[in-house]
Amino acid sequence: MSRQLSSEEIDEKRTTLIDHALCILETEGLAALTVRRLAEEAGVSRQTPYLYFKDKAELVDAMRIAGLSKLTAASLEAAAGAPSENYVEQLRLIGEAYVRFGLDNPAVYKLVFTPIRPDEPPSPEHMKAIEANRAVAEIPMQKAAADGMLNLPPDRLNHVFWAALHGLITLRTENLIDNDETFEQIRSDIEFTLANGFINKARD
Amino acid sequence: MSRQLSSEEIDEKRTTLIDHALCILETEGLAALTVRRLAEEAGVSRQTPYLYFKDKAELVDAMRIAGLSKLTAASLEAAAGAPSENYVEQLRLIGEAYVRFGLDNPAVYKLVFTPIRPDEPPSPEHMKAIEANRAVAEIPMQKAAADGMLNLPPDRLNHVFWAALHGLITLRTENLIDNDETFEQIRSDIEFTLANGFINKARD
DNA sequence: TACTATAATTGACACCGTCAATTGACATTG
DNA sequence: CAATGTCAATTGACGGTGTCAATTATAGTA
Repeated sequence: MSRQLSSEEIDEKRTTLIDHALCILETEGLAALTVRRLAEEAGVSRQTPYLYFKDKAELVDAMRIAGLSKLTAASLEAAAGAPSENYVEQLRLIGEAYVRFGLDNPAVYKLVFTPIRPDEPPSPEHMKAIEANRAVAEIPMQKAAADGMLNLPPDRLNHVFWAALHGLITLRTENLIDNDETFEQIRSDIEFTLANGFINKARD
Repeated sequence: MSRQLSSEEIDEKRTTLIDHALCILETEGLAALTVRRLAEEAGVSRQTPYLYFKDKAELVDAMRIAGLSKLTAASLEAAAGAPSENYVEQLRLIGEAYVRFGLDNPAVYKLVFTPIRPDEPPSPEHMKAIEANRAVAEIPMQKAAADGMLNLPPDRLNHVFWAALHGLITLRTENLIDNDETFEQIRSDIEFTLANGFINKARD
């Protein structure tokens, strides 16, 4: 290990570090995610992570993108559970997978949707990863729109869908919605709202 | 100042510290909110805040409760802008004030709805302050329900309302919704959803 | 005026992110 | 094969953080 590392090797070391970091984050919380702790977990020395990430901020941003790609993969897999003609069921499955991911990985979910500073925009890669995630639901939405089933343009409905589910997950994982029962109630109420308010033919 | 301070004096010093802390938080961000920085801002010495809060965590929790009471006050004031018979307009005004507060005080808004650790529940006072805030909208909701205007129990509709607006504000202040135009669109779409999906007579 | 209770400050420590200097292991070259 | 050079990796050092413990300052009382 003295000559220059190949970019594959670098990528591999980066993803190893990212995975360890995500693990620490989810099991011990954000406060425990320190560069020194990560180094220890990965069995390297204090400063080694700085060879692969210029900052802690850059590390965390890479974690966001990795987390998002996991979320997107989960949604895609869920969508594959229904034929593409049945876009209503696909949407339901996507929403279900989205919520499940948020509840199962609360710390990662939170990180993924919390850029560094509120006033400055997220990194371009981060934004791109978010749009890729939203695109998963947009495809069946567009099919629904093409069939004349929506009262709104598909991207707008998708945004409403997203905002409602995001708010729901956030409030639940922060324990601001007290118990699982009311959570499930709100969840089904949101589904009901979208179906009744927007998807015309679903009312028949 | 040598004999024991009265509880009024203690309260006053506490609120002074809290106000300075909220100011630092909103103008310079969470990272700048350090105990030493707060002490400097308040013109006292390093350790003085610890005379009035056992922890930084306790200080921050007090900030949450103070922030929530400002939010609740803003919503109440907004609701007073319409007669109590006109609960539909009251709800609109409350939602508007809620969103405005979130956009105008993003850091405080975020803090207020972000308890310490996701797995453990928020402090009882914090939870009580949140319920007090939600109660503002529940009163007109209950009137609407009493008039048979709702398709759902008022508290359930209120939770959906809350989740949707919370998600919207969160995504916007994190700059995950790109511009003000799409933000306003989603906002009005949410209003539209609730009106069309749940409030029967609003469709006439 | 001397004493005492307590508000307020200062000293010290472990931990943090990170810059800079050092060490160590390999590939090349004479 | 030994010397050299290049980079990966480690260790040293610094300022900043939260916070415990010891100290100082101040005001009411005897």
